Amino acid sequence: MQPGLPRFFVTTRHSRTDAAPRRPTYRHGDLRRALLDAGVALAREGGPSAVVLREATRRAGVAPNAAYRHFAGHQALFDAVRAHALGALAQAIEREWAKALKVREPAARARAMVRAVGTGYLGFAQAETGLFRAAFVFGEHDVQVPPDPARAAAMGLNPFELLGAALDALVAAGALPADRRPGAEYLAWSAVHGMALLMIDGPLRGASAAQRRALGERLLRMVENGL
Amino acid sequence: MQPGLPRFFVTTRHSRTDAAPRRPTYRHGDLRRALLDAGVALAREGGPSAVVLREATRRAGVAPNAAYRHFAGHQALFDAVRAHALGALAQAIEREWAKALKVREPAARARAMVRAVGTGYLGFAQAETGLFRAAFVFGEHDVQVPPDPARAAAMGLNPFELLGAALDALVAAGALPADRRPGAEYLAWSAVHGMALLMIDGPLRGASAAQRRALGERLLRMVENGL
DNA sequence: TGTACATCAGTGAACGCGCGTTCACTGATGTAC
DNA sequence: TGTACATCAGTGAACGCGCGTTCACTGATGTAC
Repeated sequence: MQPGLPRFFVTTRHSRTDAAPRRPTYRHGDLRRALLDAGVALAREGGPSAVVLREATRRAGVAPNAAYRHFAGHQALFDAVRAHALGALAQAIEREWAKALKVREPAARARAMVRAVGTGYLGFAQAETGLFRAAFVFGEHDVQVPPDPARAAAMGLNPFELLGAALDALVAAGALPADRRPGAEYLAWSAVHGMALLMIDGPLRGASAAQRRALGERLLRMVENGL
Repeated sequence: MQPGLPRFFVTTRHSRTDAAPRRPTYRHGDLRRALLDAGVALAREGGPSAVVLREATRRAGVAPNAAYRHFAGHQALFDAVRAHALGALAQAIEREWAKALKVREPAARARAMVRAVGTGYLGFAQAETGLFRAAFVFGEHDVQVPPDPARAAAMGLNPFELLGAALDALVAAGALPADRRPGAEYLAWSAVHGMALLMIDGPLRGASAAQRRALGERLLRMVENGL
């Protein structure tokens, strides 16, 4: 903005070609998406409490109340962000899962599947701490990623279901007594979830990446042997 | 307060004998303690975010700024609450610990000690959810209960040290290979911490007390066998 | 034992902040004629 | 192809809320004489 130049030119004449927040058109185009993206970015940067409706509208370059055209309120925006975070976690786990499926020998493959879920979980918690935290704001809503038929058909299962499938494979391969199977998800999940938190902001926060990887490995071995 | 009675009498003449929030004396007596107690009560009821300085002063029947005579600010009050919560957790664990020490056979006793730490931890998380949450707000401050010589001499060790001592006993009794000892605290802690959270506001929230106890038992067995 | 005085714990009023949310509006877009 | 109009996405201004914190003060208490 050149000093001395009448404001008129800047705000009016140039407004359409500015790279600034000023949109070229009155309408936004895809504000719902922009708000969700902003919300996800906020969660990524600062965890669940950073998901602030007004800040999301600010980032979208829009008035605060514009959000109410696309979300019933703050809670609805947050829910959408949380669903996105859960999906991202699921994808991280599925990437590891795909590798495990390549293992030939059934028992080894079953163990690899269990480890894959744990590795994906721990990796996501560390790589996307804010999203991970946002994903696990329980309380009023359900934890479970709701069974989404389209998604299940297209790609696979949600994280909890993947863990269950891995444990089933373990039983089928004879690596886990069938009578220990029921409820085993919760034992495995506990161990991995707890370590994720200790690494995120607990005493393992300061550990090096190598130390963390080694500890994760040991934890997963402990779960395998202990189940 | 009798209707029709001049306000004068109530606020002035009767103020000293009122059971109401109005103190009998201008000074409070032990406001620091009252604020801390209120803060702890708030944490107990609503977790860390419920520890609000103004509400603590309200409960102590005092002006908001009066808190600044005893705490540098909100953070200082919260830190005091958190320290209290950590102490309460330690006591819960020590109660279980004391029972375990009665076991005669060394290996069985060592296992009982490990289980005691886990049981105390899980029990506290469920009985005092708000305090448990407040205790585990990491972030800027250290996790560890600072080594308090007076306390260590008087009663014992902090939770983390108790866990370490139990694992040492396990090694001494030949129930755990010495080369698996280093870092084992983090594996055990992960499992128990994770389950505590799943029970607090995760998928195990809805489980009955009996189910929870059974799952806790299984988890601790898993840790014992898996280490 | 009584009086003057310093201390400092609590008061009362006000601040700025950012939040979520509501109101009446405006003007770009798509549709019907 | 042009014009009238309904729709509804975004605007601008304001709300009440509770928070942490600061200011200049007041008056009960303990101490020195």
